[in-house]
Amino acid sequence: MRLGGFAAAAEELSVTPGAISQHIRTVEDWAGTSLFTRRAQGVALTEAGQRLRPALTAAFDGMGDAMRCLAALRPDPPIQIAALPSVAQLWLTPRLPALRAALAGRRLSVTALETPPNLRREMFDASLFLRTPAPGDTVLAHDAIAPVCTPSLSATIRTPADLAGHTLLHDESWSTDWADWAEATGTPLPDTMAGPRYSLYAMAVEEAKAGAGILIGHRCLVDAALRDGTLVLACAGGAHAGGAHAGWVETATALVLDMPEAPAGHASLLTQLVASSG
Amino acid sequence: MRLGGFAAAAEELSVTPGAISQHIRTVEDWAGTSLFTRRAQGVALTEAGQRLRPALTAAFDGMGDAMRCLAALRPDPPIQIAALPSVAQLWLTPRLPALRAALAGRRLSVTALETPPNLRREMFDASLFLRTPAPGDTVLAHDAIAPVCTPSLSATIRTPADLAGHTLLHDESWSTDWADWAEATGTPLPDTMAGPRYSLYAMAVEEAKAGAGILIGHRCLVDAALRDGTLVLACAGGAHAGGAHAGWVETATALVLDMPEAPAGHASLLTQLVASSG
DNA sequence: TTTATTGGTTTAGAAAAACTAGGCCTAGAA
DNA sequence: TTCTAGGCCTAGTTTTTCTAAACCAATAAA
Repeated sequence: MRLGGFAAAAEELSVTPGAISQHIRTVEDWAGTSLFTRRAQGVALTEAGQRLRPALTAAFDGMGDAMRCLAALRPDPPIQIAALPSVAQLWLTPRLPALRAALAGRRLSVTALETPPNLRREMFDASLFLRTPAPGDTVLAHDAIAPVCTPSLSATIRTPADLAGHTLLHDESWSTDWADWAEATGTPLPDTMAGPRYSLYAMAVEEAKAGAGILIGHRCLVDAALRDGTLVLACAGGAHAGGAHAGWVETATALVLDMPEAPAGHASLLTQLVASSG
Repeated sequence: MRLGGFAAAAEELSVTPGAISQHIRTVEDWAGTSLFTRRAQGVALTEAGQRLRPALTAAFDGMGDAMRCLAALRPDPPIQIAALPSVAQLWLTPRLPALRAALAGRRLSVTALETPPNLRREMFDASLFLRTPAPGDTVLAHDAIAPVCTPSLSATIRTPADLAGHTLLHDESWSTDWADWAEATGTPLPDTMAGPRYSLYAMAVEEAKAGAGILIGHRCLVDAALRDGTLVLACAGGAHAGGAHAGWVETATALVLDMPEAPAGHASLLTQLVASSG
């Protein structure tokens, strides 16, 4: 009901669509009504399904709360953080010592996840993801993109157009970044899709540091590398020079911190994360 | 947690105590805390268990509500009534035609249960049980007991003391009835435990109608038999004569109607039951 | 004291439930 | 047309759950 399809539900629960199908059928048989109308490319809720949804959501959320409550009972419960793999490695890792110190010996566990977990259902105390923020969300950093590379490679680039001759590094999940940046800055980039692709952004960053090419940098993720000088803006002195942030193109996404509202929320964690994000 | 012991929980769920024990152990292992302290004659909640209880109760109640909501979605949902076997047979049966008529074709299902179900968890629309009423309960009839038998047998009884010479019929679950009545009326009854015992009160009533002996009658259950004359008060003309209700001894229990508060409650059913109980 | 009785635990094995594989079907997209 | 996404179905396997039966401790009864 929540995910809008059996395939998506199967994915979330790590089972096959067939398993979901069988369960739904069992429930429908028990109820004596169909809850979903099967259409060729997906399912839709029947009227009965729509009526059932609130009660079912409440019940499952209640179970999630109870489980969280139960998990909180263990002696010295670890603080569990879910984060996008790239965020975990590039943003969180450098801030971990400070966070760990502030948490006074509490065990910390970081889980890398491709998609944000449902905090009402999964046992996380916080999640850190790059997404378009909604009103009320805790935004730790707004996202912006710009080409970055080693200082020596940067020296060979005078104007943004010079980028065209270099190897462009890509991340699989942000495949439109180069095109987005090129369009926003009006840079003529003939083949924005050429160059090696990496499924882990942190790997692409390592390659850029090794001088393998120009990476489209996400500000909050290459932050540390820029500060220690291993990476610099590729066209810092070019057409877009002017300020410290020349060349950065703001995106609609941001690094957002989510925390469950229910039992055992570690409100202090939020404070510490925000503090250490400066 | 609710029932105060694994054996009771096993009974309610129709499984063996071992199954309960294993589940609790699994949960405790997952949580890393013990929820119950095992004592020789039962279990007690640990502090952790007491803290968990509200969340868990809310979660299971929520699931119950969702299931009730789901059951209510079926086309023409049957009205399900739970009742003590004796109440079902002796009180409800004679009122069923009237009730059925009032319910305008809705299917009706009656389930006999030894113990009242948890209406928040089980799929019943109403339950009818003999128990001590709590404030706010819907009492359909107050209970009272008195010896009853066939008219011909009654003719041989002048004083309550005459009962001593007759066969006394007993119900297994109300084994103290005779002693209670004897004590309340000051009747000398040497051996209140002698005589045949029946596990179904309705069976004892049939035996009494057949003239097999004197039964301790519960007013709301032998009502129908008294009205059609197949049974009469055993010592109507004796020491306790005086009014229509001579010989009846009030008990602490009453016929109580319970209905779930949650979704799909058939408020009309209550009205009909109360109306037909007159 | 000895002997039930109550209530929980443990184990291996049996029973039941859930899941997967893989073929099938339909409707919309390329 | 052919391809793809999303569900359905069936048989068979895997996983989970439950039972049976022996065991143990503490209280109650003889």
